[in-house]
Amino acid sequence: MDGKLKLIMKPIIDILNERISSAIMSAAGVDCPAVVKPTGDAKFGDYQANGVMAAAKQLKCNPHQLAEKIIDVLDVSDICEEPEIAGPGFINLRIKPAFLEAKLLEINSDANQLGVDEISKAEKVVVDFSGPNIAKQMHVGHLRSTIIGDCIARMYKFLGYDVVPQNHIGDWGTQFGMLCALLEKKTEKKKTNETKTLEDLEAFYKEAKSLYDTDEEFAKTARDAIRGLHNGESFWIGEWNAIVRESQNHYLPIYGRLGVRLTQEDERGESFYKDMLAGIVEQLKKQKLATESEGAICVFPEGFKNKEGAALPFIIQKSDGAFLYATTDLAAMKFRVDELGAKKIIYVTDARQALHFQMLFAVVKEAGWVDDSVELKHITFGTMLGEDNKPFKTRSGETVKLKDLLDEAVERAAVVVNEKNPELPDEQKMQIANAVGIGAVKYADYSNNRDSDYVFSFDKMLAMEGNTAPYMQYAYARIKSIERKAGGKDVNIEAEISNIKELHLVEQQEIDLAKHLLKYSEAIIAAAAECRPNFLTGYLYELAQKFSSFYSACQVLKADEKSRPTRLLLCDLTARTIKHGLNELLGIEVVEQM
RNA sequence: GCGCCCGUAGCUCAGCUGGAUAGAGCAACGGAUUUCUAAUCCGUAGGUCGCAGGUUCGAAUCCUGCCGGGCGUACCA
Repeated sequence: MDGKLKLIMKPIIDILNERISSAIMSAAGVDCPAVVKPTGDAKFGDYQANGVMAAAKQLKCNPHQLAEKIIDVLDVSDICEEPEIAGPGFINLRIKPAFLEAKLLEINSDANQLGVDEISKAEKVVVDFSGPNIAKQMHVGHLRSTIIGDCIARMYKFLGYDVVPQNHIGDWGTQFGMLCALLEKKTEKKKTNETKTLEDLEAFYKEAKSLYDTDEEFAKTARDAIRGLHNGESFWIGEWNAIVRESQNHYLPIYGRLGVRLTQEDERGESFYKDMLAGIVEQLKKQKLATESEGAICVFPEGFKNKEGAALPFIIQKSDGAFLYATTDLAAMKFRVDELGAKKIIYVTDARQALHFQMLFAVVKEAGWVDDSVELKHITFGTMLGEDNKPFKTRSGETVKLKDLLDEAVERAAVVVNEKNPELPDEQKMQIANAVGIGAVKYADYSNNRDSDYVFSFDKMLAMEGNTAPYMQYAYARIKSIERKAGGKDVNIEAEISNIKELHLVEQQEIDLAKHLLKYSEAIIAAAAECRPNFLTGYLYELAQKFSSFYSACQVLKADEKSRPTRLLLCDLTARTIKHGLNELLGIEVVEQM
């Protein structure tokens, strides 16, 4: 790829920003960003530069007159019509049809990237997400971290980063001590060799938890057990292995169903760091950062206060000698920076852990383990609520198992497929129900601002109207249907598209769709920068809407010879973009028919 | 007490480093199918952006205070 092509592959908004910013510089002599944004209203054109008013303020001059001076030195004639000044000093820009057409052809010539440039090469990004607990089924509480993290990993990868997903499994914490203590009690310390199903383990877990909370002696046994495990001297290490294996057999298939790309190779659970933990504590002691307080070993990072206003501890070793999640997180951080060479580490966990991560980040910086060249990000998200606006639970108050949730979504989708398309073969109906059901669950999550809590509702997400997965899958299926019908109408789509020399964008719906197709890169870059999948779903929804308007206004196969290749190309690029966004970035299946 | 998040149309939510008349979807109402899938499209109606100040040419957006909700705040993760 040569330099020229690279330049033009840049998002249009970036090109305009650069051009206008430098025009402001040369016309006014101030370094003031152009602040180019898409216009709120089509009557103002496609993009507007808002920065002139700010520049005029700096210079204490009339913004309108300044805008005129800027336009005089501004050359965007290859992209836009003559810029217009409006209001107090907006510069309004309208994309030239010729540019639109050229750009569309260019995207077509590089269909894998869909007009999106790789912005960075090989910078290593660790994305820490999912992190289910061993010995428990995944429940709805794991859904958000798992799929949001997966989407972030996919977006960064597509943009050219060297992404290392990490699944920080909860396989070494206090809950394990409880399980061991219960095994000890039940078997009188005899190894059993029985394989335990996950259901057994869950029942065990429940029993252990309630004993732990009520029986002080049991709690002590549990703490001893986890300390033993942490010191590598536990009788139960074999049992521990079996429990981990059984749990993997459960959650790896769930990842498969969810279309989440985490594999066993991405797994570095808490136990992976077990040999580092004592050293972590020692080192922080040596650095005089860790001190004993109330029997526990703590670091007191700057600026954190507890209820009484005293320094807030980051506890790295409990008074009973066991390590805890702060210790493993420190070890993981060191490993990621020193061994993996991470330049950016993104932690995807719910918002309740915000304080923990703030303190973690503060500690590693104070210790000098991580310098400013490494970016640490905690990406938070809100809670999934039930329709009663309380944390999502079953009617009997149990946590909802992820498997059950997915099953129900697929079943409900299957009912609709049967209504709409009874004539399809069963196997295909199942496949569609699967794609629609799982897709609806994921999409509903992605399309919400991750900061807010959101109300989970099968009825809403499977309504198949509005901003939902099925709406977009449907748009895709319609395009595929056109392609299938083309043969019967003697239309050779491939030939028509590959022979296109110039486009004829005439109808408003064609132009709107074309313009939106060019904005894919802007959407992905914004979504990745902020780790906000809802920016991407917003883009895709708008694309599907614009396609649907186009579809009902413009005939494709029966279009005249002048229009048809252009329309076929619009269909093709729309389908590819929807497929790419849904499939490659959100991990949601598309279907050929629905 | 302190800290973080949230408060936008009847409901569920967008609103990108402050920008022009605050946008979608659902629900409501009215239209569109001899035409490539109507799981669709077109239109109507609906808002003191929690409240009060402040900064600004301009505030849903930034600052301060208050109200309401959620979460966190020493040995769970």
